[in-house]
Amino acid sequence: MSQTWDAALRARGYRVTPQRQLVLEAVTKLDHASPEEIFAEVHQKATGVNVSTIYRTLELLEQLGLVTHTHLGHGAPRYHLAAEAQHVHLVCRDCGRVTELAPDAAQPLVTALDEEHGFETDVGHLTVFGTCRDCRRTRPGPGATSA
Amino acid sequence: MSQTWDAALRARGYRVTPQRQLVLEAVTKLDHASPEEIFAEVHQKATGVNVSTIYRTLELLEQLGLVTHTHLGHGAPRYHLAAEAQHVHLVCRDCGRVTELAPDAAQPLVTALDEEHGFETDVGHLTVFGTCRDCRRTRPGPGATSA
DNA sequence: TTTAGTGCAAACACTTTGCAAAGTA
DNA sequence: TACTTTGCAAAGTGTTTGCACTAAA
Repeated sequence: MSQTWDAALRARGYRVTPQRQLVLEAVTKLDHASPEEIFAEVHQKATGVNVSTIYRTLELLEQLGLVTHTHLGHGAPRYHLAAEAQHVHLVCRDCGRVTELAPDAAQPLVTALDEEHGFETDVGHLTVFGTCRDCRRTRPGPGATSA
Repeated sequence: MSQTWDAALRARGYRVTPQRQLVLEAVTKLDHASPEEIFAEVHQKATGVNVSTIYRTLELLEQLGLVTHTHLGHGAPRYHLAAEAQHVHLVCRDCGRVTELAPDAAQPLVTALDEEHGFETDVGHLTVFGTCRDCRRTRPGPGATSA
């Protein structure tokens, strides 16, 4: 589980470049980071690298199945290693905290959607918005009390 | 359930304008449309209306609790009437089709997240990505067959 | 050497802003 | 009339593209 990535590139005729390595490292280190964050990280180690390279590389790495992305709300997509276990994201609307959950948390939903709608859920991209435990304590929350 | 919206505006000191009515009508008619689609719809009926007005109006209507938005993947946010029953979105990665489901489809998930993580799910914003029945038929799908 | 990858700058899509003119109350 | 809302045009984000140069194989 060390440098298989460069084999993955070469195997498909792509070249191994420092930029690609840096991007992959940044994705690994940051975990669900946005392209901009990845850029910042890479830029720190190699000032010359351009944003467009970040985007192009992310696209390539995703295509190769090395990384994936999810959408955590408004902003930019978030990238993480595909090798990492799939996980469900819990995003708190109040504090913005992102929690990762084992995919089986969604199992009942997945099963229900499959059986009732023939829909095959992509669990790795499942993001649930709401209010986390801490924020619910702090303020009653929109779901508990209504008008 | 007819023109309560104009009362909602006036009650808060906002003015009732044709633009606002048109935007609300477009949101109602189109259902989970992007700002651009709403713009197109409004523009058809009143050529003079500007995009910026669409954005400003959507923001206002959302703030007033008349409409809400969700993110259905990459693109622009999607707006729909808040008055409409909450629903879960199923988005097919292949054909892009969006299916609306009654929120109780997610009930087991909601309960599990609440009990196990103290997380209060915002069901109305829940979007599930995956492959729909038709597309699964057409092509094996990434979940069924692997390498 | 050959061909793929990169930096750069310009182009893009989407959204926001300032301001003067127009419209609601 | 007084003050909100709009249209317009320009400025901002975040992302993509064309092209000549650089570098991997």
